[in-house]
Amino acid sequence: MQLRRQDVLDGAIAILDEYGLADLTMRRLATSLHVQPGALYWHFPNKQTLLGAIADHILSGADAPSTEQLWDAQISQIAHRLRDALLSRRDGAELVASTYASRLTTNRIRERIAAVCIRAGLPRVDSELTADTLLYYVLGHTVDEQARLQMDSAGALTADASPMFERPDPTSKFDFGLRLFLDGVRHAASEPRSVRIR
Amino acid sequence: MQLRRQDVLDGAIAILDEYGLADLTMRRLATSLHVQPGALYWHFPNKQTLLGAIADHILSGADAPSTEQLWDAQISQIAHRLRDALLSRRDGAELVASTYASRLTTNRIRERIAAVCIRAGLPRVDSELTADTLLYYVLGHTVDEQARLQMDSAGALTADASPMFERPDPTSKFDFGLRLFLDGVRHAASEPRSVRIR
DNA sequence: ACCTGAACACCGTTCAAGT
DNA sequence: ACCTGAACACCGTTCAAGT
Repeated sequence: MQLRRQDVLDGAIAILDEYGLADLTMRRLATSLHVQPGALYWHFPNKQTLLGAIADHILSGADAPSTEQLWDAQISQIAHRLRDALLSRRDGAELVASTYASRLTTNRIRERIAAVCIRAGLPRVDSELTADTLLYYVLGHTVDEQARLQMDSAGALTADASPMFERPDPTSKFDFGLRLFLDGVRHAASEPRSVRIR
Repeated sequence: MQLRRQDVLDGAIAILDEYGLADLTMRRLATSLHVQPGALYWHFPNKQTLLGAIADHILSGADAPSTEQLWDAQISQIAHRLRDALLSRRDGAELVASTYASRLTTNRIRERIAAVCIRAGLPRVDSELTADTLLYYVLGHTVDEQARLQMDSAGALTADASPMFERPDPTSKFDFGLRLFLDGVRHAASEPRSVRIR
């Protein structure tokens, strides 16, 4: 039976989960789908586009409207949803970070966060910059966190360096930076026009 | 005459500046040094180690003690020095981001920032997490900024999308996020023990 | 000690030709 | 419309052998 675009995507995600980003090659994917490498290029123009589609898939759902009432709880919820989405698949953070080089900031998640900032009282331009800042933080933190996770699970762990005994735990670390960020936003919301347009 | 480790490093940096990270291959480097590819492996065990050495070189100097008096000015100076260092070479931010997966947070720059935070009144653990948060921000912002810069210089720029007319300019954007961060730190410095050790 | 020659085991991508 | 076969132009790394 015939290969569909969705089959290629599913196969790619399966390889990602089982073998990781480094082993997600067009040739290996073709083999797993029982086709020749060239066949993939009928469905996707190149590997970069395929990786972009996987990134979109990983992020889908993370940009839903917040169910919280207060703006800081809303931002916190969206940030956590993004982190969870990135952690949901092997190398998810790294994949999104590398394919969204300058596209995370052209994203629905960015718009969501910016919208919350506007409702919190920030000017439009400030809100977008604030959203970017949060995205940089969440991505950076999560890439790091996931890299450590996989380093540990891949051998080089001594008993008391294990993440089980790491203090503070990753989520607390994440919340610490998030709180730092939210305190900054709170301060900005109480002051008018903090960015100059030249 | 004989090839020295430093020659390999210099050659690699020259290729990076002239052709970019994607074209910095061991084979291309070998050719430019008039040796066989295998020769490089006498000086560096593998490509990853070579890239690490380049990253260290790019970052060297960014971790000098701050010449400022106030803690927020000190952090600001270090952050700007780091950004400048990353921007000083083609693909510098991307290279450091990818080779320092979980090593930026094992760095002298991290220690410098954490030390400033301690002097600002934060507990030790909070200071380290604060340093990590700043590093995530600076790296994320600068990778993005540099990617846009190179996208623009590589063709696809219409007149009013040019970075020359972008408002706000990259440095103002950077300072905006930095101020957000510093406001958060200021808030944390006025409250005791914000992170729980479980 | 330092490098060559030559190989090994891969990559992404293209494209005429087949069905 | 969708895929094969086969090639093109590369990779990083290893290692016996040379000097």
